[in-house]
Amino acid sequence: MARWEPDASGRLTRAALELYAEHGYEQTTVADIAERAGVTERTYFRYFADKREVLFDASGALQELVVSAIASAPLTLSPIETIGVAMENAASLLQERREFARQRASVIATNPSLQERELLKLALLGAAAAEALRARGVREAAAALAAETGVMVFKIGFEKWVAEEESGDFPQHIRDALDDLRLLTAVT
Amino acid sequence: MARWEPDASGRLTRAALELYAEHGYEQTTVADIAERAGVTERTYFRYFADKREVLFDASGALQELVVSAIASAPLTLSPIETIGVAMENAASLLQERREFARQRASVIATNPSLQERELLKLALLGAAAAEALRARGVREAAAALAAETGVMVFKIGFEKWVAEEESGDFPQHIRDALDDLRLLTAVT
DNA sequence: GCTCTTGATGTCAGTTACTGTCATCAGCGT
DNA sequence: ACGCTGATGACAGTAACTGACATCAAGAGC
Repeated sequence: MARWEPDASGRLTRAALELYAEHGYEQTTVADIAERAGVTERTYFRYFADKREVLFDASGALQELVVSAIASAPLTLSPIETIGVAMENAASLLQERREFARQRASVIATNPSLQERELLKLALLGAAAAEALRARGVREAAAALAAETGVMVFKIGFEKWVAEEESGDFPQHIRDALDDLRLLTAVT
Repeated sequence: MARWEPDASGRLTRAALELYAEHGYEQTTVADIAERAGVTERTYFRYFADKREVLFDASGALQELVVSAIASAPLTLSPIETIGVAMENAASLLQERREFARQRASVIATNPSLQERELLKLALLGAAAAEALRARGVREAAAALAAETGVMVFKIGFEKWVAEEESGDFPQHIRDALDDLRLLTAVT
């Protein structure tokens, strides 16, 4: 524990990601994480609600980014275009932490209960995005549908981006997915 | 406990739904459920993997229905049309158990960890649907996107259907959502 | 310099979800 | 009758999580 990372929250996050990656999520106990971070188990639960939440600390910031991107988008954009721009912003943020995002994703991929939490966070992101669209005057049905569509292309774009060997362009994957969707839903 | 429901699995499901609805999910212990069903706690875990799974017993049947609907759909249908038909089939199945579905949904709505499990089951449904589309020759990108779109309209349609006072038409809600999506994504 | 407060942490006891292991017991074929 | 098998009970154990209280360091005000 040390000068280079003085706050307990950061040390816990780092310790958890390391241990989950090294020994597996199920094989790691909260006591293990707390010990590596130099605190007690009880303190862990003062920072994070449960054993999984330590991997999802950043989801709040992502959600705020999406909401403010929607709020500040030009009103000339359609709901889908608005949500597309917002999701591209979110993608750019993740892209800045590519290695962290990849390692985190690989841990989550190994455990269904972590996947559940990820899905819940995405659902909350969608709900917040829908709310932000409504605040712009988008009617209820369109807001929910556009927001869920945004989450969907974000998810699919993310999977493509993470799977790449070389560091590709995450926002571009989102644009691609939206274009594919337009083709799929186009009336023939 | 009695002749009308001789198998332990059915009694456990019934007991769990009752207790979750009456006293809340968190206030109910697995021991409570087992006791009402006339078995021990250990036996509960022989039938269901965890405390939540008892509410998701039917998800396997739903998934099989969707997969077989995709497999048996006319090859003239587009991927989106195929997935739409499959989801309408799933909706019809749920509609036959409307009261059960509504009560179950209201319990799930009260608890985030139950929502997580529901989201996971929907994700698994989407993955199975994508696989079924690929088996029809749909290329990877389109299969994933179409399957996720199907799950999305199913989810949105379900929320609308459950929210209704009178018993509406669930499959129709799915068609409506897909139509709305076509309008949203249409290039202007 | 000295309290006094406040926020963060440690300690400890307790509940409950979940698992492994073995004993029991009823039904069923031979 | 005998043994086999599948379902269940009984029991011990681990680990996630919570509530209550003690401690302790740092800063505010005097």
